[in-house]
Amino acid sequence: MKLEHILLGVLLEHPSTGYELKKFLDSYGRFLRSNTQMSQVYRSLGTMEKQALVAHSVDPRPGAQDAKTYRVTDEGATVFLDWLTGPYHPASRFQDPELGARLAFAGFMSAEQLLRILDVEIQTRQDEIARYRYRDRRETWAPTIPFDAELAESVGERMHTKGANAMDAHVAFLVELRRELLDGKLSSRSLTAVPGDMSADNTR
Amino acid sequence: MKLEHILLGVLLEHPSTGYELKKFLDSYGRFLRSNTQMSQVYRSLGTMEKQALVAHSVDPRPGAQDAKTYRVTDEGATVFLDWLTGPYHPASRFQDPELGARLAFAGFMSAEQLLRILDVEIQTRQDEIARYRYRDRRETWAPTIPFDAELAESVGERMHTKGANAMDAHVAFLVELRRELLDGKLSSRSLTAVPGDMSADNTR
DNA sequence: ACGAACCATTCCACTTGTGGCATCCTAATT
DNA sequence: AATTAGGATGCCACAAGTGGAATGGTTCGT
Repeated sequence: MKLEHILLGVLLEHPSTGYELKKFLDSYGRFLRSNTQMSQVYRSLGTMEKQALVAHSVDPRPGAQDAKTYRVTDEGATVFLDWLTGPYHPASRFQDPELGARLAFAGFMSAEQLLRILDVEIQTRQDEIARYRYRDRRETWAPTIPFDAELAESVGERMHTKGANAMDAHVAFLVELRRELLDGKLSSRSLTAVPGDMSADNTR
Repeated sequence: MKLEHILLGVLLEHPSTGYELKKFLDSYGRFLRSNTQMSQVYRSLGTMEKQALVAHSVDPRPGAQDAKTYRVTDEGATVFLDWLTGPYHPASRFQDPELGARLAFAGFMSAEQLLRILDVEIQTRQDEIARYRYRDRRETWAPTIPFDAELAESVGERMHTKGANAMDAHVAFLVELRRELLDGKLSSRSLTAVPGDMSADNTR
Protein backbone atom coordinates (compact mmCIF):
# COMPACT_ATOMS: atom_id res chain seq x y z
CA MET A 1 0.00 0.00 0.00
CA LYS A 2 1.75 3.07 -1.20
CA LEU A 3 0.64 6.41 0.09
CA GLU A 4 0.98 7.58 -3.50
CA HIS A 5 -1.93 5.46 -4.68
CA ILE A 6 -4.25 6.55 -1.92
CA LEU A 7 -3.38 10.17 -2.62
CA LEU A 8 -4.03 9.74 -6.33
CA GLY A 9 -7.36 8.09 -5.65
CA VAL A 10 -8.50 10.80 -3.28
CA LEU A 11 -7.33 13.56 -5.60
CA LEU A 12 -9.18 11.97 -8.49
CA GLU A 13 -12.33 12.24 -6.46
CA HIS A 14 -11.66 15.75 -5.32
CA PRO A 15 -8.64 18.08 -5.89
CA SER A 16 -7.19 19.09 -2.52
CA THR A 17 -4.32 20.74 -0.71
CA GLY A 18 -1.73 18.78 1.24
CA TYR A 19 -3.34 19.86 4.44
CA GLU A 20 -6.74 18.60 3.36
CA LEU A 21 -5.26 15.27 2.33
CA LYS A 22 -3.69 14.92 5.74
CA LYS A 23 -7.02 15.71 7.38
CA PHE A 24 -8.68 13.09 5.21
CA LEU A 25 -6.09 10.50 6.20
CA ASP A 26 -6.67 11.29 9.85
CA SER A 27 -10.44 11.00 9.64
CA TYR A 28 -12.22 9.15 6.85
CA GLY A 29 -9.01 7.64 5.56
CA ARG A 30 -7.96 6.32 8.97
CA PHE A 31 -8.88 2.79 7.93
CA LEU A 32 -6.68 2.94 4.88
CA ARG A 33 -3.45 3.92 6.55
CA SER A 34 -2.09 4.37 10.07
CA ASN A 35 -0.42 7.40 11.57
CA THR A 36 0.46 9.36 8.45
CA GLN A 37 2.86 12.27 8.92
CA MET A 38 2.34 15.71 7.36
CA SER A 39 5.84 15.64 5.94
CA GLN A 40 5.12 12.36 4.23
CA VAL A 41 2.09 13.78 2.46
CA TYR A 42 3.96 16.86 1.24
CA ARG A 43 6.96 14.88 0.14
CA SER A 44 4.80 12.39 -1.72
CA LEU A 45 3.02 15.25 -3.44
CA GLY A 46 6.40 16.77 -4.33
CA THR A 47 7.83 13.62 -5.88
CA MET A 48 4.59 12.91 -7.71
CA GLU A 49 4.70 16.37 -9.18
CA LYS A 50 8.26 15.77 -10.37
CA GLN A 51 6.99 12.62 -12.09
CA ALA A 52 4.10 14.65 -13.53
CA LEU A 53 1.45 12.48 -11.87
CA VAL A 54 -0.10 15.54 -10.23
CA ALA A 55 0.00 19.29 -10.84
CA HIS A 56 -0.87 22.15 -8.56
CA SER A 57 -2.48 25.52 -8.97
CA VAL A 58 -2.04 28.25 -6.42
CA ASP A 59 -5.11 29.15 -4.44
CA PRO A 60 -4.46 32.49 -2.73
CA ARG A 61 -5.80 32.85 0.80
CA PRO A 62 -5.98 36.60 1.41
CA GLY A 63 -3.67 37.52 4.29
CA ALA A 64 -2.59 33.96 5.01
CA GLN A 65 -0.20 31.61 3.25
CA ASP A 66 -1.19 30.54 -0.25
CA ALA A 67 -2.61 27.05 -0.56
CA LYS A 68 -1.63 24.69 -3.38
CA THR A 69 -4.47 22.71 -4.80
CA TYR A 70 -3.32 19.50 -6.40
CA ARG A 71 -5.11 17.61 -9.12
CA VAL A 72 -4.21 14.43 -10.99
CA THR A 73 -2.79 14.56 -14.51
CA ASP A 74 -3.73 12.11 -17.26
CA GLU A 75 -0.53 10.28 -16.56
CA GLY A 76 -1.36 10.14 -12.88
CA ALA A 77 -4.79 8.72 -13.67
CA THR A 78 -3.13 6.02 -15.77
CA VAL A 79 -0.72 5.11 -12.98
CA PHE A 80 -3.58 4.96 -10.51
CA LEU A 81 -5.73 2.76 -12.71
CA ASP A 82 -2.80 0.48 -13.47
CA TRP A 83 -2.34 -0.08 -9.78
CA LEU A 84 -6.04 -0.41 -9.00
CA THR A 85 -6.92 -2.86 -11.73
CA GLY A 86 -3.52 -4.50 -12.14
CA PRO A 87 -2.54 -7.83 -10.57
CA TYR A 88 -3.61 -8.04 -6.93
CA HIS A 89 -1.23 -9.74 -4.51
CA PRO A 90 -2.83 -10.30 -1.10
CA ALA A 91 -0.70 -9.44 1.91
CA SER A 92 -0.01 -12.24 4.35
CA ARG A 93 -2.07 -10.48 7.04
CA PHE A 94 -5.65 -10.39 5.80
CA GLN A 95 -6.24 -7.30 7.96
CA ASP A 96 -3.70 -5.31 5.97
CA PRO A 97 -5.08 -2.43 3.94
CA GLU A 98 -4.14 -3.86 0.52
CA LEU A 99 -7.65 -5.11 -0.15
CA GLY A 100 -9.55 -2.39 1.68
CA ALA A 101 -7.81 0.36 -0.26
CA ARG A 102 -8.81 -1.21 -3.55
CA LEU A 103 -12.39 -1.68 -2.44
CA ALA A 104 -12.46 1.93 -1.28
CA PHE A 105 -11.88 2.91 -4.90
CA ALA A 106 -14.33 0.36 -6.34
CA GLY A 107 -16.09 3.12 -8.29
CA PHE A 108 -13.11 3.41 -10.63
CA MET A 109 -13.35 -0.29 -11.48
CA SER A 110 -15.63 -2.31 -13.67
CA ALA A 111 -17.63 -5.14 -12.15
CA GLU A 112 -15.30 -7.63 -13.88
CA GLN A 113 -12.21 -6.08 -12.35
CA LEU A 114 -13.74 -6.06 -8.91
CA LEU A 115 -14.69 -9.68 -9.34
CA ARG A 116 -11.12 -10.65 -10.21
CA ILE A 117 -9.83 -9.07 -7.02
CA LEU A 118 -12.48 -10.74 -4.90
CA ASP A 119 -11.71 -14.12 -6.41
CA VAL A 120 -8.00 -13.83 -5.69
CA GLU A 121 -8.63 -12.75 -2.11
CA ILE A 122 -11.21 -15.44 -1.39
CA GLN A 123 -9.03 -18.17 -2.85
CA THR A 124 -5.98 -16.99 -0.90
CA ARG A 125 -7.75 -16.83 2.42
CA GLN A 126 -9.52 -20.14 1.99
CA ASP A 127 -6.15 -21.74 1.28
CA GLU A 128 -4.74 -20.10 4.39
CA ILE A 129 -7.59 -21.41 6.49
CA ALA A 130 -6.98 -24.90 5.19
CA ARG A 131 -3.27 -24.62 5.92
CA TYR A 132 -3.18 -22.85 9.26
CA ARG A 133 -6.48 -23.32 11.06
CA TYR A 134 -5.67 -26.62 12.71
CA ARG A 135 -1.95 -26.20 13.20
CA ASP A 136 -0.13 -26.90 16.42
CA ARG A 137 0.15 -23.51 17.98
CA ARG A 138 2.94 -23.93 20.48
CA GLU A 139 5.75 -26.24 21.34
CA THR A 140 7.14 -26.30 24.86
CA TRP A 141 10.42 -24.58 25.45
CA ALA A 142 12.56 -23.23 28.26
CA PRO A 143 11.99 -19.50 28.58
CA THR A 144 15.01 -17.34 29.34
CA ILE A 145 13.29 -14.73 31.48
CA PRO A 146 10.27 -14.95 33.81
CA PHE A 147 7.34 -16.22 31.81
CA ASP A 148 3.76 -16.83 32.85
CA ALA A 149 3.02 -19.89 30.75
CA GLU A 150 -0.54 -20.08 31.97
CA LEU A 151 -1.30 -16.46 31.01
CA ALA A 152 0.40 -16.94 27.65
CA GLU A 153 -1.71 -19.97 26.90
CA SER A 154 -5.01 -18.40 27.94
CA VAL A 155 -4.38 -15.26 25.91
CA GLY A 156 -2.97 -17.22 22.98
CA GLU A 157 -5.99 -19.48 22.91
CA ARG A 158 -8.40 -16.53 22.86
CA MET A 159 -6.34 -14.69 20.27
CA HIS A 160 -6.45 -17.72 18.02
CA THR A 161 -10.21 -18.00 18.32
CA LYS A 162 -10.62 -14.29 17.68
CA GLY A 163 -8.32 -14.45 14.67
CA ALA A 164 -10.16 -17.46 13.27
CA ASN A 165 -13.53 -15.76 13.70
CA ALA A 166 -12.27 -12.56 12.10
CA MET A 167 -10.87 -14.52 9.16
CA ASP A 168 -14.15 -16.40 8.74
CA ALA A 169 -16.10 -13.15 8.88
CA HIS A 170 -13.71 -11.69 6.32
CA VAL A 171 -14.19 -14.56 3.91
CA ALA A 172 -17.95 -14.64 4.47
CA PHE A 173 -18.13 -10.92 3.73
CA LEU A 174 -16.19 -11.34 0.50
CA VAL A 175 -18.23 -14.32 -0.66
CA GLU A 176 -21.42 -12.38 0.00
CA LEU A 177 -20.07 -9.33 -1.84
CA ARG A 178 -19.13 -11.55 -4.76
CA ARG A 179 -22.57 -13.10 -4.80
CA GLU A 180 -24.24 -9.69 -4.88
CA LEU A 181 -21.90 -8.53 -7.62
CA LEU A 182 -22.82 -11.52 -9.77
CA ASP A 183 -26.49 -10.96 -9.09
CA GLY A 184 -26.15 -7.38 -10.28
CA LYS A 185 -27.20 -6.03 -6.91
CA LEU A 186 -24.24 -3.67 -6.58
CA SER A 187 -24.52 -1.73 -9.81
CA SER A 188 -26.79 -1.48 -12.81
CA ARG A 189 -23.74 -1.82 -15.05
CA SER A 190 -23.85 -5.60 -14.90
CA LEU A 191 -21.32 -8.21 -15.91
CA THR A 192 -21.08 -9.26 -19.53
CA ALA A 193 -20.38 -12.94 -18.91
CA VAL A 194 -21.13 -14.77 -15.69
CA PRO A 195 -18.28 -17.05 -14.55
CA GLY A 196 -18.54 -20.15 -12.37
CA ASP A 197 -19.52 -20.18 -8.73
CA MET A 198 -17.28 -20.21 -5.68
CA SER A 199 -18.21 -21.98 -2.50
CA ALA A 200 -18.51 -20.14 0.81
CA ASP A 201 -17.67 -23.26 2.75
CA ASN A 202 -14.48 -23.06 4.78
CA THR A 203 -15.36 -25.40 7.59
CA ARG A 204 -14.29 -28.98 7.25
CA MET B 1 5.77 -2.54 15.26
CA LYS B 2 9.44 -2.99 14.81
CA LEU B 3 10.68 -6.26 13.46
CA GLU B 4 13.35 -6.01 16.15
CA HIS B 5 10.86 -6.51 18.95
CA ILE B 6 9.19 -9.50 17.38
CA LEU B 7 12.57 -11.08 16.80
CA LEU B 8 13.64 -10.48 20.39
CA GLY B 9 10.40 -11.99 21.68
CA VAL B 10 10.71 -15.07 19.53
CA LEU B 11 14.38 -15.52 20.39
CA LEU B 12 13.59 -15.22 24.09
CA GLU B 13 11.25 -18.14 23.68
CA HIS B 14 13.64 -20.17 21.60
CA PRO B 15 17.13 -19.35 20.20
CA SER B 16 17.08 -19.68 16.42
CA THR B 17 18.92 -19.04 13.19
CA GLY B 18 17.90 -16.30 10.78
CA TYR B 19 16.39 -18.86 8.50
CA GLU B 20 14.24 -20.29 11.27
CA LEU B 21 13.06 -16.82 12.23
CA LYS B 22 12.05 -16.18 8.66
CA LYS B 23 10.17 -19.47 8.57
CA PHE B 24 8.40 -18.51 11.77
CA LEU B 25 7.39 -15.14 10.32
CA ASP B 26 6.01 -16.87 7.25
CA SER B 27 3.97 -19.39 9.19
CA TYR B 28 2.98 -18.89 12.82
CA GLY B 29 4.11 -15.29 12.83
CA ARG B 30 2.14 -14.40 9.69
CA PHE B 31 -0.41 -12.54 11.78
CA LEU B 32 2.22 -10.37 13.40
CA ARG B 33 3.83 -9.00 10.29
CA SER B 34 3.25 -9.09 6.54
CA ASN B 35 5.62 -10.16 3.82
CA THR B 36 8.91 -10.10 5.70
CA GLN B 37 12.02 -10.30 3.56
CA MET B 38 14.96 -12.57 4.37
CA SER B 39 17.32 -9.66 4.03
CA GLN B 40 15.36 -7.70 6.59
CA VAL B 41 15.66 -10.49 9.15
CA TYR B 42 19.39 -10.91 8.66
CA ARG B 43 20.03 -7.19 8.71
CA SER B 44 17.97 -6.74 11.86
CA LEU B 45 19.94 -9.52 13.47
CA GLY B 46 23.16 -7.83 12.39
CA THR B 47 22.34 -4.43 13.81
CA MET B 48 20.98 -5.95 17.00
CA GLU B 49 24.22 -7.82 17.44
CA LYS B 50 26.17 -4.57 17.01
CA GLN B 51 24.01 -3.08 19.78
CA ALA B 52 24.66 -6.20 21.87
CA LEU B 53 20.97 -7.11 22.09
CA VAL B 54 21.64 -10.55 20.69
CA ALA B 55 24.68 -12.79 20.34
CA HIS B 56 25.30 -15.75 18.10
CA SER B 57 27.10 -19.01 18.39
CA VAL B 58 28.15 -21.00 15.37
CA ASP B 59 26.36 -24.25 14.81
CA PRO B 60 28.36 -26.25 12.25
CA ARG B 61 26.35 -28.20 9.70
CA PRO B 62 28.72 -30.85 8.35
CA GLY B 63 29.19 -30.36 4.63
CA ALA B 64 26.81 -27.42 4.38
CA GLN B 65 27.13 -23.79 5.38
CA ASP B 66 27.44 -23.10 9.10
CA ALA B 67 24.31 -21.86 10.82
CA LYS B 68 24.37 -19.03 13.35
CA THR B 69 22.14 -19.55 16.32
CA TYR B 70 21.12 -16.29 17.93
CA ARG B 71 20.07 -15.79 21.52
CA VAL B 72 19.08 -12.68 23.45
CA THR B 73 21.52 -10.98 25.83
CA ASP B 74 20.49 -9.48 29.18
CA GLU B 75 20.47 -6.10 27.54
CA GLY B 76 18.27 -7.40 24.76
CA ALA B 77 15.83 -8.79 27.30
CA THR B 78 15.68 -5.37 28.96
CA VAL B 79 15.01 -3.62 25.65
CA PHE B 80 12.30 -6.14 24.84
CA LEU B 81 10.58 -5.80 28.20
CA ASP B 82 10.80 -2.01 28.05
CA TRP B 83 8.95 -2.10 24.76
CA LEU B 84 6.45 -4.75 25.81
CA THR B 85 5.48 -3.20 29.12
CA GLY B 86 6.23 0.43 28.29
CA PRO B 87 3.61 2.97 27.21
CA TYR B 88 1.27 1.57 24.60
CA HIS B 89 0.16 3.88 21.80
CA PRO B 90 -2.63 2.35 19.69
CA ALA B 91 -2.27 2.69 15.93
CA SER B 92 -5.05 4.50 14.13
CA ARG B 93 -6.08 1.29 12.37
CA PHE B 94 -7.29 -1.13 15.03
CA GLN B 95 -6.36 -4.03 12.74
CA ASP B 96 -2.69 -3.06 12.89
CA PRO B 97 -0.40 -5.48 14.66
CA GLU B 98 0.62 -3.15 17.50
CA LEU B 99 -1.80 -4.75 19.94
CA GLY B 100 -1.65 -8.29 18.60
CA ALA B 101 2.12 -8.41 18.90
CA ARG B 102 1.99 -7.40 22.53
CA LEU B 103 -0.72 -9.93 23.29
CA ALA B 104 1.32 -12.59 21.54
CA PHE B 105 3.97 -12.05 24.20
CA ALA B 106 1.53 -11.85 27.10
CA GLY B 107 3.49 -14.50 28.97
CA PHE B 108 6.31 -12.03 29.58
CA MET B 109 3.89 -9.60 31.24
CA SER B 110 2.25 -9.45 34.61
CA ALA B 111 -1.53 -9.41 34.82
CA GLU B 112 -1.34 -5.70 35.79
CA GLN B 113 0.68 -4.80 32.74
CA LEU B 114 -1.66 -6.67 30.45
CA LEU B 115 -4.58 -4.91 32.07
CA ARG B 116 -3.04 -1.47 31.41
CA ILE B 117 -2.66 -2.27 27.72
CA LEU B 118 -6.22 -3.56 27.45
CA ASP B 119 -7.58 -0.46 29.15
CA VAL B 120 -5.77 1.90 26.78
CA GLU B 121 -6.94 -0.04 23.74
CA ILE B 122 -10.55 -0.31 24.87
CA GLN B 123 -10.73 3.37 25.73
CA THR B 124 -9.20 4.40 22.41
CA ARG B 125 -11.50 2.29 20.29
CA GLN B 126 -14.63 3.26 22.18
CA ASP B 127 -13.72 6.91 21.63
CA GLU B 128 -13.21 6.19 17.96
CA ILE B 129 -16.58 4.52 17.70
CA ALA B 130 -18.23 7.52 19.32
CA ARG B 131 -16.43 9.88 16.94
CA TYR B 132 -16.62 8.07 13.63
CA ARG B 133 -19.46 5.59 13.64
CA TYR B 134 -22.20 7.94 12.56
CA ARG B 135 -20.21 10.28 10.36
CA ASP B 136 -21.24 11.33 6.88
CA ARG B 137 -19.40 8.98 4.68
CA ARG B 138 -19.38 10.69 1.34
CA GLU B 139 -20.01 14.04 -0.24
CA THR B 140 -20.92 14.30 -3.90
CA TRP B 141 -18.23 15.45 -6.26
CA ALA B 142 -17.41 15.52 -9.95
CA PRO B 143 -15.13 12.60 -10.74
CA THR B 144 -12.34 13.22 -13.23
CA ILE B 145 -12.31 9.80 -14.86
CA PRO B 146 -15.10 7.26 -15.44
CA PHE B 147 -16.62 6.39 -12.11
CA ASP B 148 -19.41 3.96 -11.25
CA ALA B 149 -21.03 5.90 -8.43
CA GLU B 150 -23.56 3.16 -7.83
CA LEU B 151 -20.92 0.46 -7.44
CA ALA B 152 -18.85 2.74 -5.21
CA GLU B 153 -21.79 3.37 -2.95
CA SER B 154 -22.85 -0.27 -2.67
CA VAL B 155 -19.33 -1.44 -1.89
CA GLY B 156 -18.69 1.50 0.44
CA GLU B 157 -21.85 0.81 2.36
CA ARG B 158 -20.94 -2.84 2.85
CA MET B 159 -17.35 -1.99 3.76
CA HIS B 160 -18.56 0.40 6.41
CA THR B 161 -20.86 -2.20 7.93
CA LYS B 162 -18.12 -4.78 7.86
CA GLY B 163 -15.66 -2.36 9.45
CA ALA B 164 -18.13 -1.41 12.15
CA ASN B 165 -18.85 -5.05 12.94
CA ALA B 166 -15.16 -5.89 13.05
CA MET B 167 -14.50 -2.95 15.38
CA ASP B 168 -17.37 -4.00 17.64
CA ALA B 169 -16.10 -7.57 17.69
CA HIS B 170 -12.63 -6.25 18.52
CA VAL B 171 -13.86 -4.19 21.45
CA ALA B 172 -16.12 -6.99 22.68
CA PHE B 173 -13.19 -9.40 22.59
CA LEU B 174 -11.01 -7.03 24.59
CA VAL B 175 -13.70 -6.31 27.17
CA GLU B 176 -14.25 -10.03 27.61
CA LEU B 177 -10.50 -10.65 27.93
CA ARG B 178 -10.29 -7.87 30.51
CA ARG B 179 -13.19 -9.36 32.46
CA GLU B 180 -11.55 -12.77 32.55
CA LEU B 181 -8.25 -11.24 33.58
CA LEU B 182 -9.92 -9.49 36.51
CA ASP B 183 -11.73 -12.67 37.47
CA GLY B 184 -8.42 -14.49 37.56
CA LYS B 185 -9.49 -16.88 34.82
CA LEU B 186 -6.40 -16.34 32.68
CA SER B 187 -3.67 -17.11 35.17
CA SER B 188 -3.30 -18.30 38.73
CA ARG B 189 -0.96 -15.36 39.37
CA SER B 190 -3.82 -13.03 40.09
CA LEU B 191 -3.94 -9.27 40.40
CA THR B 192 -2.90 -7.62 43.65
CA ALA B 193 -5.47 -4.81 43.57
CA VAL B 194 -8.64 -4.84 41.55
CA PRO B 195 -9.34 -1.53 39.75
CA GLY B 196 -12.70 -0.15 38.64
CA ASP B 197 -14.91 -1.65 35.95
CA MET B 198 -15.16 -0.64 32.32
CA SER B 199 -18.37 -0.85 30.37
CA ALA B 200 -18.71 -3.03 27.31
CA ASP B 201 -21.44 -0.84 25.88
CA ASN B 202 -20.56 0.88 22.62
CA THR B 203 -23.99 1.12 21.08
CA ARG B 204 -25.88 4.32 21.61
C1' DA C 1 20.55 -37.87 -13.47
C1' DC C 2 17.80 -33.91 -13.20
C1' DG C 3 15.29 -30.44 -11.28
C1' DA C 4 12.84 -28.69 -7.37
C1' DA C 5 12.63 -27.58 -2.85
C1' DC C 6 14.94 -26.68 1.26
C1' DC C 7 18.79 -24.84 4.34
C1' DA C 8 21.57 -20.84 5.15
C1' DT C 9 23.75 -16.40 4.69
C1' DT C 10 24.90 -11.93 2.68
C1' DC C 11 24.98 -7.67 -0.18
C1' DC C 12 23.15 -3.78 -2.49
C1' DA C 13 20.61 0.12 -4.44
C1' DC C 14 16.69 2.10 -3.66
C1' DT C 15 12.25 3.70 -1.76
C1' DT C 16 9.45 4.87 2.19
C1' DG C 17 8.44 6.30 6.49
C1' DT C 18 9.54 8.67 11.23
C1' DG C 19 9.73 12.45 14.14
C1' DG C 20 10.62 16.72 14.87
C1' DC C 21 11.33 21.46 13.69
C1' DA C 22 10.59 26.12 11.40
C1' DT C 23 7.72 29.53 9.42
C1' DC C 24 3.63 32.41 8.74
C1' DC C 25 -0.94 33.81 9.23
C1' DT C 26 -6.09 33.90 11.35
C1' DA C 27 -9.66 33.24 14.67
C1' DA C 28 -11.35 32.00 18.93
C1' DT C 29 -10.74 31.58 23.85
C1' DT C 30 -9.27 32.98 28.41
C1' DA D 1 -3.08 40.91 26.02
C1' DA D 2 -1.74 36.39 25.74
C1' DT D 3 -2.37 31.80 24.70
C1' DT D 4 -4.12 28.10 22.07
C1' DA D 5 -6.06 25.92 18.02
C1' DG D 6 -6.21 25.59 13.31
C1' DG D 7 -4.79 26.47 8.38
C1' DA D 8 -0.88 25.95 5.41
C1' DT D 9 3.77 24.52 3.67
C1' DG D 10 8.30 22.79 3.86
C1' DC D 11 13.06 20.90 5.41
C1' DC D 12 16.06 17.71 7.60
C1' DA D 13 18.61 13.66 9.48
C1' DC D 14 17.76 9.36 10.23
C1' DA D 15 15.54 4.67 10.58
C1' DA D 16 13.32 0.97 8.37
C1' DG D 17 11.55 -1.78 4.73
C1' DT D 18 11.59 -3.47 -0.42
C1' DG D 19 12.96 -6.37 -3.81
C1' DG D 20 15.84 -8.50 -5.61
C1' DA D 21 20.24 -11.39 -6.68
C1' DA D 22 24.35 -14.15 -5.65
C1' DT D 23 26.35 -18.22 -3.49
C1' DG D 24 26.75 -23.02 -2.21
C1' DG D 25 25.44 -26.93 -0.06
C1' DT D 26 21.74 -30.92 0.92
C1' DT D 27 17.80 -33.97 0.30
C1' DC D 28 13.90 -35.89 -2.13
C1' DG D 29 11.12 -37.36 -5.78
C1' DT D 30 10.68 -39.16 -10.63
